[in-house]
Amino acid sequence: MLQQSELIFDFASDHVNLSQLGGHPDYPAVIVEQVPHPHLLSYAGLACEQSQIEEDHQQLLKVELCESGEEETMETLVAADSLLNMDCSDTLSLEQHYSQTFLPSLGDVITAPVTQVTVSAEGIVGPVGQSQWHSLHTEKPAAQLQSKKRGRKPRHRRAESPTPDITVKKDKYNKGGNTLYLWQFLMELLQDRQVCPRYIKWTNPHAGIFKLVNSKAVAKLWGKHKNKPDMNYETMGRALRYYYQRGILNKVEGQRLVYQFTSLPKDMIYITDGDGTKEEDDDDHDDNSCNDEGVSDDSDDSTISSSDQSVEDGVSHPPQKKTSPSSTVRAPATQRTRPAPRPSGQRDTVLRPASTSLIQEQHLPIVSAEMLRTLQNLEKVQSLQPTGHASVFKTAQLLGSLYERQAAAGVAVDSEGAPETQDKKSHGGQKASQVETPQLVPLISSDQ
DNA sequence: GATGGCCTAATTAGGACTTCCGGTGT
DNA sequence: CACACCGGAAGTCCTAATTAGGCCAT
Repeated sequence: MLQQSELIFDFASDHVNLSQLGGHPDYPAVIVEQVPHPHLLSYAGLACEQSQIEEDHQQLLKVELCESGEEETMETLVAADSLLNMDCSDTLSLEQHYSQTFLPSLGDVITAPVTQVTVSAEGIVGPVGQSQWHSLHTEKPAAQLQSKKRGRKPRHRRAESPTPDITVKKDKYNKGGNTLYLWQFLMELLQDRQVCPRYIKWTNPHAGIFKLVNSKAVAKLWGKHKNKPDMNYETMGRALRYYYQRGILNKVEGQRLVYQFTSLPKDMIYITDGDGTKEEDDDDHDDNSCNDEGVSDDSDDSTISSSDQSVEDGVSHPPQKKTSPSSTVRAPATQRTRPAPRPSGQRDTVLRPASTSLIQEQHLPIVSAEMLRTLQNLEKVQSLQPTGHASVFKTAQLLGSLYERQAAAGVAVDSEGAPETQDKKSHGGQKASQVETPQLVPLISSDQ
């Protein structure tokens, strides 16, 4: 049952293979349910009352700082400030990256219950999940996937957290709780231009290597997300270290605060600080360079690259699985493992129950960069005939007007303003092309 | 009254951290 | 000395699966 305050947007432009789904390729993938206008207007970043919201946030920030009693550096203050913008990070774009949305053809009734297609690599769901993830290491630690057996009668095992051949729990974002895993959170940060590369950045994106530029800030963000105000890097680091055992992360030896994902989603958006895929060796001396300029890299597509651009290497040699702390593997980009290419027609799906919303109440207010990015496709949305698809049309108009109002008011789409918009535009164009051309750009397209 | 189906609340198992700790290395 | 890093141990939180019990219809 939808709550009155629930705002349900479903952005599917990144992933939908329209030809398979029977969708119309000319329409942007925006699935909309009833949008309570007043609620929408109150969402951060788009509200006319933006300044008031920010005031409140500043107040909150002050209170938090006073309570903590710790001395905050300027950087940490900025980091804490960025907490205020985190709501968008852990929801929409993650939805984009870890799930796919079934886009009904526009001949269908668009106001029908939103059907969510969740990607999973689990058996039931078929191989699509595997194709969605770019496994940087081939083998997964089988032993650690074994569950402990206890008394009682056997029952279906609860889906485990994604592991190297990452699986995504069905409906994991559908449960109301903040069921966002830490590794997902980090990936999200790495795709959030408000924090990447300022607080976290890729050092070798194609190898999945990233660095916590401001570990305190990242930990604080994580704590904010988990509602653990006392979160610190020490604690978060423990969770990260558990990922070693589970094969989700590796530690990059000899470099502080540098970790490596063993797998990456296919459609990962890489935000780099100018040099693109520079190796981690040269980032030690640019730690302090990760300032606002890094975030405002509004230049061109070279600073945001989809993973599909990333792989051109040949035969991969799967890095050894870490079996002891001393055997940490640092996989060079040339040793990445590629899953076998799969015909897109093999995509299997799991339908999300129609009664559940894609975005839970806890996730509101949300108008994320992804949402705004979808506005890039607004022209196409507005080309819809209002009569046929009124919900989409109206919502697109609404978002568009909000967007324009926001732009007119000088409020940046995200913290970096117009450059961001420009950048997103170029990137959004790519996404739009994905919608138009049903075939997803394969991460490992060159693989044969 | 017996049986079966449905619903709901309670219980339980288990995953994912979180917290604390002692220790090592840089 | 501060900080990053490591991993063991115990705890918390949350969710899904299971169970038990009540209600109703046949």
